[in-house]
Amino acid sequence: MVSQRSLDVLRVIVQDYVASREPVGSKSIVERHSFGVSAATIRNDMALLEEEELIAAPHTSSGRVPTDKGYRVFVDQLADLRPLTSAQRQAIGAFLGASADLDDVLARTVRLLSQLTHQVALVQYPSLSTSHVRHIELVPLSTTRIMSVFITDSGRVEQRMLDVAGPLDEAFLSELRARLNAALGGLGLAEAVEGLGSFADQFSRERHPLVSQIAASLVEQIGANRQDRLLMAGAANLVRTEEDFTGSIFPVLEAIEEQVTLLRLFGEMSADQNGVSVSIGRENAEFGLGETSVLTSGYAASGGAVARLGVLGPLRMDYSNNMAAVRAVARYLTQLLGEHPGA
Amino acid sequence: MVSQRSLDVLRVIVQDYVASREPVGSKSIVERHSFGVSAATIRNDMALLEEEELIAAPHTSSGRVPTDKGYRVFVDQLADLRPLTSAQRQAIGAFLGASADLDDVLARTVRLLSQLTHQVALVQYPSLSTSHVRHIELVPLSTTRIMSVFITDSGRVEQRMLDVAGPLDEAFLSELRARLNAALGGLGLAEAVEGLGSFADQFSRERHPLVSQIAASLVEQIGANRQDRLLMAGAANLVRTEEDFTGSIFPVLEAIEEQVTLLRLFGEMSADQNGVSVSIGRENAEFGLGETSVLTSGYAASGGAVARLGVLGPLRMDYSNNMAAVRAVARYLTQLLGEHPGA
DNA sequence: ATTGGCAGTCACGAAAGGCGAGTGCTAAAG
DNA sequence: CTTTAGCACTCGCCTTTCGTGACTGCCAAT
Repeated sequence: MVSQRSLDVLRVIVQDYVASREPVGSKSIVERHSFGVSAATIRNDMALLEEEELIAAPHTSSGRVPTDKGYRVFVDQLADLRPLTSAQRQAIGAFLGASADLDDVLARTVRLLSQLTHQVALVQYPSLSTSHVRHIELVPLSTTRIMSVFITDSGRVEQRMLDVAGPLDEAFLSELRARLNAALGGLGLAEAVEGLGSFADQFSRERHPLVSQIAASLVEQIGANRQDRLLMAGAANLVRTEEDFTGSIFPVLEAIEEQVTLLRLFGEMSADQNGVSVSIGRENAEFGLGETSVLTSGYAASGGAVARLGVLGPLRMDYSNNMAAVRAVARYLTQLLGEHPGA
Repeated sequence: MVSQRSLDVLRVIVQDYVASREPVGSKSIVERHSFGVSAATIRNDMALLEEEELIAAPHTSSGRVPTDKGYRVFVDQLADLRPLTSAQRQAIGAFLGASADLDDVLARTVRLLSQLTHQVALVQYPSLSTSHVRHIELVPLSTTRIMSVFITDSGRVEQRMLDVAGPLDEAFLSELRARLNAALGGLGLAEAVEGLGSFADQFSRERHPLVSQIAASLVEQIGANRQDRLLMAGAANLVRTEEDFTGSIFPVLEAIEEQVTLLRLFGEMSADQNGVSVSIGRENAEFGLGETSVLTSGYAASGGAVARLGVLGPLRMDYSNNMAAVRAVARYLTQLLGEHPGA
C-alpha cells in the first residue's frame, strides 16, 4: 500500500530532480519542503517507493532518481494543468497571429512550441484522409506537359508534373478542368479516387487514353500525399539537455530525422482527458526513443483533417509546463485553423 | 619561402589529422609516407609551416594540427577533385531518379547529400527573383474569400488566402483570372509586380477597389516569397563529430536553425573554378560558425532561378570527398531540373 | 640542406587517499 | 503501528601524486 504522503514524496522527488539534475536525498527533501516529519520518516517512504520501482538509487549510497514508472505515476497524478502565464499566452498570439498560409502557420507553430518548452517540437501536417477536394487546376507547361494542382479544404496544396502522351490544346484542357471540378468538387478524398476511376469513360474513344493517364496521375497524387509530413524545430535543445542521456544523443537525433518512425509513434498515441498524451521512456523503446518522453496533442484543421503536434525531450523534463504548452498551442491552432478555413 | 616539400608535408598533416583526429608528429609522417628524408628534416619543414601559421601545436610537446589558414592552403591546392566512386554515382541516380515535384526533389537531395558526406547538408530553395510567372489561379473558397495560387516556371507554387471586401461571383473571377494571366504570364517577377501596380485601372470604378485589393495581395505574395527557404538534413552528423568542436555544438545547431543567418552566408559565397566554394573556420565567424567549414555550390533550376546547396561540418572534414560530392550533386540537380522544367 | 643524437617539456592515465552525502538499521518514544 | 534519533557503513567523486611516453628544439657533424 502506497500512502498519500509517499505519493507526495514521489512528486517532490520528481520536481527536485527535474530542477537540479541531482539525485535527491531524504535530508534535502525535509529542508526544502514542509512535510512536518523527519528525514527518517521520509526514508521509510522512499524505501516503499523503491520497492514499487517508482524510484531508484544510481549508486548504493546516493539520493534517488525517478524511474520510468515513477515519471508515469507522476504524470498521471497531474490532473489539472495550470494554465500558461500571460506572457506565454501573448507569445502564442503574437507568433501565430498574422500568417499567410498553412505552411507558414505550421512553421511558426513548431518554432513557437520549441521556444515555449525548450525541447524539440514536432508538428504533423494535417492528414488528407478526411479532407475534401476544393479545387483541381491543370496548368499547361508545354504542349505535352502539364502541372496539376490539387487543393483541399484543409488548405493543403499539392502540385505535380505530368508528361502526357499526345499534344494538348488549351480548349480541351479547359473542358477537362471544368469537368474534373464538377465531378470531384466537394468529395472526400476516397470518393474522389473512386470517381476518378471511371472519369475517363465520359470522353470519346480518341480522348480516352489521354484522360485516363491524367486521372491515374491524379489518383497517385492524392494517394501519395496521404503520407504525412512532419515539421521539426529546436534540435539544439536536445544538445542542451545532452547530459540527461546515458549514451550519446546521436541515435535520438537519427530517430527524429527518420520521420517515418515518428509518424508511427504519433499514430499510436491517443489523447487522455487533458487532450495531451504522454509516452515515457521505455514506452518508446521500439522507436529507438527509449530514453525520451514524447508529449502530443491532437489538433484539428478545417475540413475535418486531424493531426498531432507535440514535443520530445529527455525523461527529465518539466512535464507540467510542457503539457500545458502543448495543450495551449494545439487549442490555439485548432481555433486559428477553424476560423480561417485553410489558412 | 615555403618549399614544395613543405606543402607536401602540410598535405599529409591535414590528411592524417583528418583520418586519425590526433595531432601528427614528424616521426609518424616519415613512417607512413615515403618522403625519403629523415624525421629531423620533416621537423625543419614543420617549423617553417608553423612560422607561416599553417600548423600549430596544441601543447608544447605534441604533434601538429592544421590551423584555419592551413586548411585554406590545403583546399586551394586541391586543384583537381577526383570524381565520385561509381557506387556514389549510382546512389545519386537512385535517390533522385523518380521524383514528383520540386519539394520532393529538394527533400531527397538534402538527405542524399548528408549521406554522401556524413555532414549536415543544406539546400536553398531556388530564388524566385529570376524566375517568371507561369500561371495565376484564383479559387473561390466562399463568397468573400479566395485562394490565390501563384505558379512560377521554376516549379514553385505559392498559395495564399484572401478575404475580400465585397462579394465575388464566379463569372467575374473567371474574367479576372483570364486578364491576370494575359497581363502577367511570362513576365519576370519584378515586371509582374510593376504590372500589378496599374492592373486595376482597366476595371470600372465600381470594381476598382476590389481588384486593387487582390492585386495588392498578389504583390505581397510575390514579394514575401522572395525570401528563400532552406532545407536541412543530417543534424545527427554534427553530434557524431562533436569532439571536433572545442565547446558545445549548441551554438552551431542554433545558428543552423536560424535560417536567416545561413542564407546570408550562402549569399556571400561565390563559386571558384571548381564550382565549389569553401569557407573555413573564422571566415564564418560573423555567422556564429567560426568553428565550422561550409562547402557550397550553385545549382540552376529552370526559369533561370539559381540557388546554392552544400554541406556544413567541423574544420576537420574530408574536404576532397565532400567537395566532390557537393559538386556532383549540384551538377546532377541542375541537369535534372533542366530536363524537366519545374519538376 | 640534411641527419643523428640528446636533453627538455608536458599532456595523459593510473593509483591512492580523503571527503561527504546519503542510506539502512536498530532501539526508543509517541 | 508510526515516527524519530542515532550511528556505522558504503561508495562515488575529487584531488593529488607519480610515472610514462611522445614529441620537439637545438646542436654538431656530414
